[in-house]
Amino acid sequence: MIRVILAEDQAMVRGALASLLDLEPDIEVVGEAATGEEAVAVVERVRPDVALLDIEMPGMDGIAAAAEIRDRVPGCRVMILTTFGRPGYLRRAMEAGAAGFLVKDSPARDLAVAIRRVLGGERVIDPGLAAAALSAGPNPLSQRERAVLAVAADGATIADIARALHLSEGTVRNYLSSAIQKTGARNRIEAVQRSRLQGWL
Amino acid sequence: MIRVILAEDQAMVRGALASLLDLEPDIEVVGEAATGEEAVAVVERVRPDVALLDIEMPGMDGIAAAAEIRDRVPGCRVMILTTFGRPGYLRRAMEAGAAGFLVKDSPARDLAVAIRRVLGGERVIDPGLAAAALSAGPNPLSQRERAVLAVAADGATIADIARALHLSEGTVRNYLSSAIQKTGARNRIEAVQRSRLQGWL
DNA sequence: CGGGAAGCCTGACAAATGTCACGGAGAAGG
DNA sequence: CCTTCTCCGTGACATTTGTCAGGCTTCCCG
Repeated sequence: MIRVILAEDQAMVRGALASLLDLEPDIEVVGEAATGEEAVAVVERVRPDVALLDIEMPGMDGIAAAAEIRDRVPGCRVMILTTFGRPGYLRRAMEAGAAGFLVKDSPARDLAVAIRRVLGGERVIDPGLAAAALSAGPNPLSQRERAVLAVAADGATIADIARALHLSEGTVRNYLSSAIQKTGARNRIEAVQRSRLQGWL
Repeated sequence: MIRVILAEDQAMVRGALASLLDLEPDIEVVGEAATGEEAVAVVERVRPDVALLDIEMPGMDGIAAAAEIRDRVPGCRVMILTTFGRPGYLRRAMEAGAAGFLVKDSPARDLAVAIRRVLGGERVIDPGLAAAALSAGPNPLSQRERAVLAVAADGATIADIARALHLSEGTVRNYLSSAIQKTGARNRIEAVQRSRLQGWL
């Protein structure tokens, strides 16, 4: 029996995935979580074979949870199951020690297959996505640029960002400007968009 | 037997929901669709008792599909199942003739219950959401303001918007400005954010 | 040790954005 | 008919944003 835990913030999707997996004769869902923190706690308690993590969760996200689980419970394989197949996500997931990376666009039947292969020691990654991640290259944004862009993303003015990050306004502008250059955008909105699309944010 | 069709663009979620519903002894999934257009076509062909529609789908969205289905196949009850419990979505869904409105945050077991109640003639709506929709009031943005804001949302400059909508730049500014006022925002980014949050966009 | 890179700042400038006051056309409604 | 509303446009204006060219530290790496 393959023992799996499921982390996903949308209760209905989580329940549906559980019922999907329970159909498989060799797979058993032994725990569920709605946040990254919960996922780590559940994994430590039930010691599953595989942890299936969504990325977009409130609080600690799935990638951070993956890293945490790898450190604390090395015997547990981590798979990421996410809505968005963004190159940066895949890259970060791999760095966090994930053994699999699936997008929710792929057919439902693939999930069980992927779990079995991961348990067999393989790394399972959407091939098209892997190519995109390689061709896109690494995240060009520095930490500061990312931080500034992240705050700008929800409508903050330069002054707001400066206050939030304890920087001078001029500095914020410079970071924003260089982020705009690096993403090839024409203004901050496009820069935010493109960064999100690449999974850099 | 309650005959249901499922429209949802993420194949894995769609498959999982199908397996969830198939667990119920009195419910049968008789069709699936990945877009609004497909959903309408499938409903016309298989004539289900209930159509369960996601809102966020490529092409025609779930709300537009709901309106279409109500016109073409009046006997079919329409339920919306969406990620985002935005007041404006609920309002529009009701106007499109939906009999139910569920968010994916609610527990998986609620789904089957809601389907049975809708089939019994009830209207099933998340009570908290209904209150929010009422207190939020109707969409204050005019058609033009919405259109301008929608184009601005993905990083377009004033000139871009003017070109896209065949308006003069000054006009675009005015609409954008009034949209900013009406949403109580401080710039277009905040205006876009708030409008999205309310489901006005 | 001497780059080079990142972080932080300044000041100055052009361009884009947001606001305001105003006018005309057409549709809706008293 | 007159009023009011939305839509579309103008022009002028203040503010914000984006760019550029510096300068100052610190830390890392060859």
